[in-house]
Amino acid sequence: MGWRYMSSFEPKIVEKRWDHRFEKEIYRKWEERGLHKFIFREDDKREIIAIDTPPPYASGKWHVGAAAHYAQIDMIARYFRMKGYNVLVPFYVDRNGLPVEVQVERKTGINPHEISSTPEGREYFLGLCKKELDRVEEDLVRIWKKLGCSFDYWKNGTDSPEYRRITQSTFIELYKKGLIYEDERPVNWCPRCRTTLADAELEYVEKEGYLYYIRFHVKELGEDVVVATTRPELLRACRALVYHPDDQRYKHLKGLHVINPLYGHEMIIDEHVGVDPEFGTGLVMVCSYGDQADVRMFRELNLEPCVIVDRDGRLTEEAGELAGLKVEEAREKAALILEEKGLLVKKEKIKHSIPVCWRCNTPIQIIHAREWFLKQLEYKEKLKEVVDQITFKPEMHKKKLLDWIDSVSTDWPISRDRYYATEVPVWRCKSCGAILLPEPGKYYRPWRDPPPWDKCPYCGASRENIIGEKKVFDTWFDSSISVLYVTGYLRNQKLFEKAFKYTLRPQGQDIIRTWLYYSILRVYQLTGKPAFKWARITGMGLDEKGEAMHKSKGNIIDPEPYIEKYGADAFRYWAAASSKLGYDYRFSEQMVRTGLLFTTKLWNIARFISMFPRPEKPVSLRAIDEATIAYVNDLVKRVDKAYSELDVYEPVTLLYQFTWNYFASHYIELVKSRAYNRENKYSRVEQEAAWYTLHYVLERILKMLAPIMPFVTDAIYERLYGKCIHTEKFPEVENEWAEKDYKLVFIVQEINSAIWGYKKKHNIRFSEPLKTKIYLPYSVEKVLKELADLHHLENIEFYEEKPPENTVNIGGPVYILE
RNA sequence: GGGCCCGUCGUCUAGCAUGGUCUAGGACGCCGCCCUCACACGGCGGAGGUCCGGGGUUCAAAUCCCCGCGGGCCCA
Repeated sequence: MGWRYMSSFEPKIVEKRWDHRFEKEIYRKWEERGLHKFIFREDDKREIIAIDTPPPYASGKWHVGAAAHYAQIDMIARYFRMKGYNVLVPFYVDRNGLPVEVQVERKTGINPHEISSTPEGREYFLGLCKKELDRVEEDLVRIWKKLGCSFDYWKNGTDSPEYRRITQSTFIELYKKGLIYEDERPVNWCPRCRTTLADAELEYVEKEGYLYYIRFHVKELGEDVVVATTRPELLRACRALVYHPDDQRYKHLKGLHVINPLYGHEMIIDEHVGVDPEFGTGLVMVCSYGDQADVRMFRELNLEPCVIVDRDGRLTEEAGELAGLKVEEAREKAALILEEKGLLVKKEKIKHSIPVCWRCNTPIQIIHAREWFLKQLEYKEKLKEVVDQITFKPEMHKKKLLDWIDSVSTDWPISRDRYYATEVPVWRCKSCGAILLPEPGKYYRPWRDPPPWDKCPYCGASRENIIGEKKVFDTWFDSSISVLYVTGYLRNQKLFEKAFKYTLRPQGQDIIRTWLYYSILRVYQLTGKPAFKWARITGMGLDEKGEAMHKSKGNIIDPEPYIEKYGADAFRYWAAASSKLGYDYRFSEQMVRTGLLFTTKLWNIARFISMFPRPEKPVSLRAIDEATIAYVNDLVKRVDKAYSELDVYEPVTLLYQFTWNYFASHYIELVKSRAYNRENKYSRVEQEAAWYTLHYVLERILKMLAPIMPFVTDAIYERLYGKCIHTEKFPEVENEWAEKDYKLVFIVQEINSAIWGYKKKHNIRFSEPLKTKIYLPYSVEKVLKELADLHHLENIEFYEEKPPENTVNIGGPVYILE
C-alpha cells in the first residue's frame, strides 16, 4: 500500500538549490536527443513554422542586447514546438560584406583594393576574411548554445556556395523579368583608393576652410546677387542657384537666370526646401556634385549633371583653365581668378564637417559610376498592400515601414566595388558590348571563373573577349532573401511549399527600412507573396544607464560573464522580463539576479512538492484547491494567448507573479499542514487533494515556463516526472475549470496579509497561536481549517455581511475584538 | 536639419481606443523587522509617483485637443 501510510516524507529533490553549472550537461542531453534538429518529412502532419532568424553579422561578439534577442527568438520557437508545430529555426551567419574586410585590413594592414587587383591576390584576401569570420562565428555559436537556444546550426552561411548560388539565381531571374538594369549614378568616390564607397564607409571630419562669397549677375534684371560656397572650383559644374521657398529676399528671382562668372553659361534660379536661409547669403550653388545635397537637388530639380572631377580627383578638360588640377589646387586657383576679376566679394574662414574616406582620410568626391539597379519605384503601392497582410508585433512599428515605402525615391543600387560578397553573375562581350548572363543554378565567380561560353552568343567573338564582372552585391541583396533560403527555395521544392506559409521574421526596429523592407520587396518580386506572416519587432538593447551600446562608445556589455555567473535561465529571465515587446530594453544585472532567485524559488517549490506522491484523480477537492486549479487554468489561458501573440514579457511576468506571490506564499502555506497531515486533522482524501493540486499546478507552471527558462524547468520535470519537458505539449485549459470562479484566492490572500500584519505589529510570532477573537466573512468558511492551521487561530467567528459593531478592521475583510 | 515613434514610483509596467469606479494598481529594487519544519538565493511589513511641462475642451483628464521639452530610430 506504500505511501498511503507514510508519516514522514523524503523529497526526491535533495539539493537546496539549483546549480546552474548543470546547464551544460542538460544542453548536451538535448543535443544528443536531437531536440534541436529540424526534420522534414512529407508525411509529417504538423504545420511548419519557419523562423527567419536574423543571420548575425560576424563582425564581433554579441552584446547582452543581441544575446537577449536570440534568447527571445528561442522562447518563441520553443513555445510553438510545445504547441505542436514543426519549428524550423536555423542559425547561420551573415558573412558577406564590408565589415570583415575592414577588420582584416586593420589587423593585417593589407589594402584590399591593391591586393585584389590580381585574381590570386583577391583569392588570398578572401581567405583571410574567411578565417576571421570563422573565428567570430565560433564565439557566436558558443554564446547561443550557452544560452540554451534550440537553434538548428547551419554551417552554410550567406557566403556559402549554396546561399550565393540562390542569391545569383534570383538576380538572373529578376534580370530576365526586366527588373534589373545598369546605369550611371552619383557615388561616393575615394580618389586615392580609386573605389566607390558606401555611405557607411564614410567618416566625417571637422576641417577648416574658406567660405567664398561670389558675385553673380542676374541676366534679366541687371542686378547682382552674392552666393556663398566652399567649392568655387566646381563652378563649371554649377547648374543653378537655389534659395529656401520661404526666403522673401529672393522670391522675385524665381525662374530668372544668372551668368556663370567663370564660364559664362546661364544658370537657372530656383527654390528648394533643402536650403538653409541662415547659411551664407541664403542663396547657394547647385553643382554636380559638391555634396549629397547637390545630388538630391539635381534629381529633384531635374538638372543635367556635368561631372568635372575624374577618378584621380583632378578636374577634367571641361573645367578649362582649371583642367588637370587637383581639387584643392583648383579651389585656390578659382578663388584667385575670381578675385582678379573682382567677383570675389569676400572670403571667411569656417569650420565644416566633410566626408572623408574612412581608410585614408582623403576627402571623397562625388562622381558618376556605373552600377546595377533593382527596380523598386513601381512597386511602392503594391508593397503597401503586401505589408498590410503581415501581422506586426507590435503594430506601432508597421508605420515606420509604410512611411519608408512612401519616401523611397530612387531604384535600389545593388552593386558594390568590394570583395567578400556574392559576385554579380555577369559577363560582358568586349567585342559587341552584350551583357551575358549564365544559367541560374550554379555559383559563379566571374572575376575568376572562365566564361561559361566558348564564344559570344551574340557576335561570335572568341572567349578571350568575354570579360567577367568584378562587382559584388550589396549585402542586403543577399540577406533580403534569407526567408527563402530558410524555407528551401530553389533547394527543396516540397519543403518550400510547406514551410513558406507560417513565416516569422524577428528583428530589431533599427533595420526595418533595410532588412525588412528589402526582404518584402524581393520576396514579392520573386514569389508574388508577402514574405512573412508575422514580423516581430524588438526595440534596442541598452546599457544599464539606458544608452544604446556602440563599439565606438565603449559601452558594450559582454553577456558571457553574466551567463557564467548567474546561469542561462537567469539571463533569459531578464531577456524576457526587461521590457514590453517593441520597446527598448535596458540591461540590468539586478534583474538577472532576480532571475536566478526565481530559479531557486522554483527549485524549492518543486523540492517541497517532490515529497508527496502524485495521486491519480482526487475523490474530492477542498475549496481552496478548486479555486487554485481554476486560477491556474485562467493563467494558462492568459499565458497561452500572450505567447501566441509572440510576447514573452507577459508570460514571464504572469508566471513569476502567480508562482511566487500566490502559489508559494499563499497556497502552499495554506495546505502545508494538510499535505503533511502529521496530526491527522484531515482525512486521507483531503490530504491527497492537496498533493494532487500541488502537482497539478507545478506541472503547468513548469511547462509554461519551459520556453523561457528551459534548463531549470527541464531538470525539475525530469526528476519529478521522469520525462523531458521540451517534448511535452503546452498545457491546455480544462473545460470543467474554464469558467469557474476563483475569487476565493484573492480573499484568502487579503486575510493572510491582514493576520500576518497584525501578528507582526503585536510582536506575535507566526508560529504562536492567536488568541484574540477574529471575525472572518462567511465566504471563507470553507477554508477555515487551512486558515486556522496556518495562523494558529484559536477563536474564529464568521460574519454574514458586516461584523459586529464593536470590532476593528485589521486589513482586508478581517476584524477583531479589541 | 527632416520624417516617424515613444514619455506613468529608482527600474519594468497596468490603466489611456469607449474621460468619472485612479486620493494611479502590480512587480523588481530600496528600507525596517523576523532563522516560521521547501527555500535567509527565505518570510512579513513599509516608504516611493505634482501620470515629462504648459495651455485648452469638460461638471470631471493619466485618459481627448494644441504648443513645448526629453529620449530613440532612420534619413540628411
